[in-house]
Amino acid sequence: MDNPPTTTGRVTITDVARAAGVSVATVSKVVNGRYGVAATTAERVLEVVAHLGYETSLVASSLRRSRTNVIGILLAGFDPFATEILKGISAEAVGKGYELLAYSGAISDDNAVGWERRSLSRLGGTLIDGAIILTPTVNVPTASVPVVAVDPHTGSGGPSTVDCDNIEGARAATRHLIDLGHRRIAHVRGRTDLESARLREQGYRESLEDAGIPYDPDLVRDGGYRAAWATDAARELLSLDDPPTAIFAANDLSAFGVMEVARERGLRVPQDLSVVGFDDIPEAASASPRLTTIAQPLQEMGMRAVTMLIALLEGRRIETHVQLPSQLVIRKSTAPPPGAAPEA
Amino acid sequence: MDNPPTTTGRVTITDVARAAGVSVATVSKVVNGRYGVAATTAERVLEVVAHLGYETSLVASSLRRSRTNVIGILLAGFDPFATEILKGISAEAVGKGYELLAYSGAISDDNAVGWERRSLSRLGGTLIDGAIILTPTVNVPTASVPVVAVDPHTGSGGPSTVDCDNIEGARAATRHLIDLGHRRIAHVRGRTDLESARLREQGYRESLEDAGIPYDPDLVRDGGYRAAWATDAARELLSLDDPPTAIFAANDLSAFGVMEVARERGLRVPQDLSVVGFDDIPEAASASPRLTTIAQPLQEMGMRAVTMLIALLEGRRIETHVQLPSQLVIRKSTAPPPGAAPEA
DNA sequence: CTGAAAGCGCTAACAA
DNA sequence: TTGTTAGCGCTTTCAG
Repeated sequence: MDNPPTTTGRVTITDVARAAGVSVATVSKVVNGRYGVAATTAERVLEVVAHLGYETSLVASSLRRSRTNVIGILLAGFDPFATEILKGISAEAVGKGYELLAYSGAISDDNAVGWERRSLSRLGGTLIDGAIILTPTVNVPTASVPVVAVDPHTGSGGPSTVDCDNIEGARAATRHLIDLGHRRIAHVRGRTDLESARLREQGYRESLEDAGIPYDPDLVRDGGYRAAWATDAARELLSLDDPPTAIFAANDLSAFGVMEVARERGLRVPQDLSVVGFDDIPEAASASPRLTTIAQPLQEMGMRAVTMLIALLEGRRIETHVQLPSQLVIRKSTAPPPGAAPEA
Repeated sequence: MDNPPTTTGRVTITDVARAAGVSVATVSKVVNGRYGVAATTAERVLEVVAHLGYETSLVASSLRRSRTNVIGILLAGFDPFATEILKGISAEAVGKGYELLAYSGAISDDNAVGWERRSLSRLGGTLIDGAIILTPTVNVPTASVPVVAVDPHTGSGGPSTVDCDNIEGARAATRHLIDLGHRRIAHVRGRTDLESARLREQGYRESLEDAGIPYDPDLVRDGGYRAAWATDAARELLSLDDPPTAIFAANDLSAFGVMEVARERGLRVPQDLSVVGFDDIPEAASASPRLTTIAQPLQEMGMRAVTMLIALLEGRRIETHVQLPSQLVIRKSTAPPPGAAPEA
């Protein structure tokens, strides 16, 4: 609590300058490899730097400089979806000379929407040279730094974007269920403020229509992309007079919630209830039963985002929208409906 | 490329002050909720803030302030191990009023060791209030901010630490193979500059000794905790005149490398070769065959680290070392050695 | 070749 | 209640 008599611990450029008997300007030049410093002086400064363990403060230098070589990744939280993309980003960024800074602001209920704008303002312009924003909920305004959005709110007008084919993915998921013989197919919707959720519901409805199955609004509930909310949705669905024999959840986390409810009701998956997810996060393959889902190439999406952002930072023109294919991965959570003839 | 005629995009406190017709000091007070501002003035400022979309720059304010409410997480890269811990950190930090900033410096070969010191210097003191360092390779020196180390280089002397019982985990892994009937058990070592790798090797040797199996140095190779390096190790091991019937890899990634080599040699896992990993990252459960491994409670380790760091930040005393138990998870990559009598 | 000085955006004393 | 001033650590002209 008291003011420490000595220094506070962090060694600053001033400390180095004093110890080396030069000015801070000289130290700065040496540290940044600028010309115009005598070799002997430089050597002495470097020695002091090494001895004191000095590192230039990212904060202070970024305030003064225009470039920091730091790529910001803005996200709402480190969930399996985001971390999977992070893996791709990290793998692609290695060796390219950029540092990575993944930032998650303090999320609370009243800033669940619009967090990306706030984060971008807080970091942008000084700390980071550019940003990759994961799953923005709103249109990111023209920002002060280059931005690439992954799984964005909307596919056009805003910044460059990377996403996967949500509609076709949802169609494939629903079609798989239909091919299995299901007719009462429910959908646990994602976060309705996200474009991806809208598209997945659309794919679900299109696929139903293709098969001539009438759309029943009773079979669609909000799951908010979260396991906890999806359980409520699943409970409602399974309490229906004519309950579904299959549920297409808008993402894997929701699917886990659905399976949990099935378990608590004594329903076997897939014999009594088929479940399909979306995303194919690593946890999907190890769920019990292993989850049939639509795989998004999450890591590749991250890699592409980095490639695009670096191109932007280097002033190159890039394609503004990259869409990667999704793919049905059939595992063990889907089967023909109860009472159906056994598979041929 | 040309200098834009208007402003550069980012709106600063000066812009707000000018637009509201007040001084920057007043804006600062309003934005930070300080007392001593007339209600009407505050209202007007707030209006301008909302209209311009102003957010205080984390960089500038952190340079001046002592607290930022940001927790730094320092890591060498976003690999499955780190991201798993991140999930725990994020889950635990939500609602606690802290922002999270995961930072990975530009890693290259010449700074593979010592990156944590550099990162800490670059962020510490100003940007972040405290740090959680994942898998530091060296002893983190007494830092300018509170630090908690996860899976640290050494368990004592330095900062507060969280890890799991590496020795007992490695013993359990080896014992499992011995119980299956294996006698030629190899070990693909981790990064020898990391404490965990040392401890896992120690557990391996202890378990061998307990069973009266002589230690054969030929059966231990370096895998550096990386799949790519582990393949080399595995190739050497499987080219031995008297090759092992089982391999205990120091982490799951290495185990994947081992399984890849087995595949390319036409060896079936587990019939021809048993493989055990360590960590139980999500990918382990979905590998083919599903990987028997030692589970570390990675997410919980992250949670505990947050709890400890927040306690530290609030000036509370804490236990300096938390060790969580590891646990053997038997899946499909281990079986009795070829030619052994079938299981009873 | 070196250092003094200005200033990045912001906060915190202190004056007015 | 408000504004003026100093300064966080650093980089960058610009004189010396």
